Amino acid sequence: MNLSALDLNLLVVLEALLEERSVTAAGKRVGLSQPATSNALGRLRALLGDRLLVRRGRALFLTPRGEQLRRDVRPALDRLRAALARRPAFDPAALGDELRVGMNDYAAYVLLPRLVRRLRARAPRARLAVLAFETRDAARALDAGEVHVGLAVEGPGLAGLESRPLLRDDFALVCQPPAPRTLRSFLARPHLLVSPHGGRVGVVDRALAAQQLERDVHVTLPHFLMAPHLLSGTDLIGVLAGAVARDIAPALKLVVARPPLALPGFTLSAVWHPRLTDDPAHAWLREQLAEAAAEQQASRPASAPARRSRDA
DNA sequence: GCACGTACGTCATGTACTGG
DNA sequence: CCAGTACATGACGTACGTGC
Repeated sequence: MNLSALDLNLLVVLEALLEERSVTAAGKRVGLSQPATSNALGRLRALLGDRLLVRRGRALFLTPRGEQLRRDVRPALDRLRAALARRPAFDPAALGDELRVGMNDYAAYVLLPRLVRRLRARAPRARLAVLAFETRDAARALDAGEVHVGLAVEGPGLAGLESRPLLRDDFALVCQPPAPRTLRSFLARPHLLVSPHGGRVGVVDRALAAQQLERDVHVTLPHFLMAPHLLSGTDLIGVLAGAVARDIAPALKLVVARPPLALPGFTLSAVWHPRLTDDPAHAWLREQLAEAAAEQQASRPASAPARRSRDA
């Protein structure tokens, strides 16, 4: 039969009717008045094409179909009740799923080592899959379930998704010494821009445009971690995410300085599909990300450049 | 956002039956 | 025969989905 024609509540009434063999008693049991129960019985009779309960004198008797349903409906409803009631306590140690986390190389650099350590220690059976992820494609990847949680900087493309801020970072100027100290000398140099899609407009270009200025971008690339290596041994200047600049540049004999113009910092957030918000495993994974990010923020060197330049 | 139809509830009452 | 009990039915109200 077509289940869409059936109101599940009707089955609950049916169960009570078949066990109580009384419309009044069945109604009391399921919280309906006698007429409502009688009406439900009428609908069941029409739906199943059988009278189910037949009155003789004062008592109601089950028809053969009623007897058969009495045997079958109760166990079926009990299974349904158990399925709906089941909400086992979440135990990360027992988590054997694959956790798919999307991120770019910057997010991987600042968060992944700590995240992996936490997962190995707390959920040793879980498998982690790190996937390429970008804000522009976030909604599609999350809708499709390709990625369970993504790391992204706030921006268009995240509408309708849930998010939780993880960490803040700033921008630092990186180049071969000496670093330009004025905006004029900054603009005189050729620039490198990290741009996921090859566009030539980034945070620096927007800040310059506000002052009717522009810079000369000679190289764009999509990888944050590769950028310092390209600056090494060239006259190029890069304005890079602070965490990457401060960690990698010194080993390459590059200088890290405050950019000579005011730049807003940025927030890296965890983003996910709202259908996963209440999932215990997903909530736990988000918590691990948040705690890994908190550790990262706490470990930031005190000598980090200020978020705003001296010119601001 | 509103009008309309449908489903389903309650209340009041009808009907069938039993037992004193 | 009549009071009591139990199910069925009609009138009406409300919630909700649907189409404009």
